[in-house]
Amino acid sequence: MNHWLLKSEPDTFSIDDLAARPKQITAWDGVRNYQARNMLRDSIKKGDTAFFYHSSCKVPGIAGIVGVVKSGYPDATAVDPKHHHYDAGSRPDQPTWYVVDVKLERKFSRVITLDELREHASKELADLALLRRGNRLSVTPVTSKNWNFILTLE
DNA sequence: GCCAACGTTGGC
DNA sequence: GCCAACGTTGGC
Repeated sequence: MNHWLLKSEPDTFSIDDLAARPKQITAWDGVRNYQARNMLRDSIKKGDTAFFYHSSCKVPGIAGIVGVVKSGYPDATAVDPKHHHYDAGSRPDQPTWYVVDVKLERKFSRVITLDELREHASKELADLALLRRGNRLSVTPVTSKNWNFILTLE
């Protein structure tokens, strides 16, 4: 079982939005970056867990944990012309973009802020992709060591 | 709103 | 295949 970190802008889709979904499940759609796509398609598997990260907001940080309940499958929003994530270059028979389904596992009692994570950037969290300079990937892997350490920060 | 960092596009 | 221009991300 592997661990991941998924970014979302809470103004668009927050952990509370996920909590309000039927069965607290959503397709993690709209990812339009090939590196991130590869992880959604090939690496992230049912049973994996991921941090739900709030980005581009007042207090960026990890808001909780989701579980992957369905492995990668084609992103329907990519081939829906009415959808704002529509990609004219993606064909239904040869999907370019993928999603996984995630289910809310737990909302943290408080957000573990980016600032806090940074305090450990040179030690415990030295290999956390999120903290690497210039990282903009919306889907990144998290080692078990990092995962467990971050859980102790809550 | 600024801007650094990075990905993508497209002309050559 | 190079690389400049452009668009996006995301913290501040």
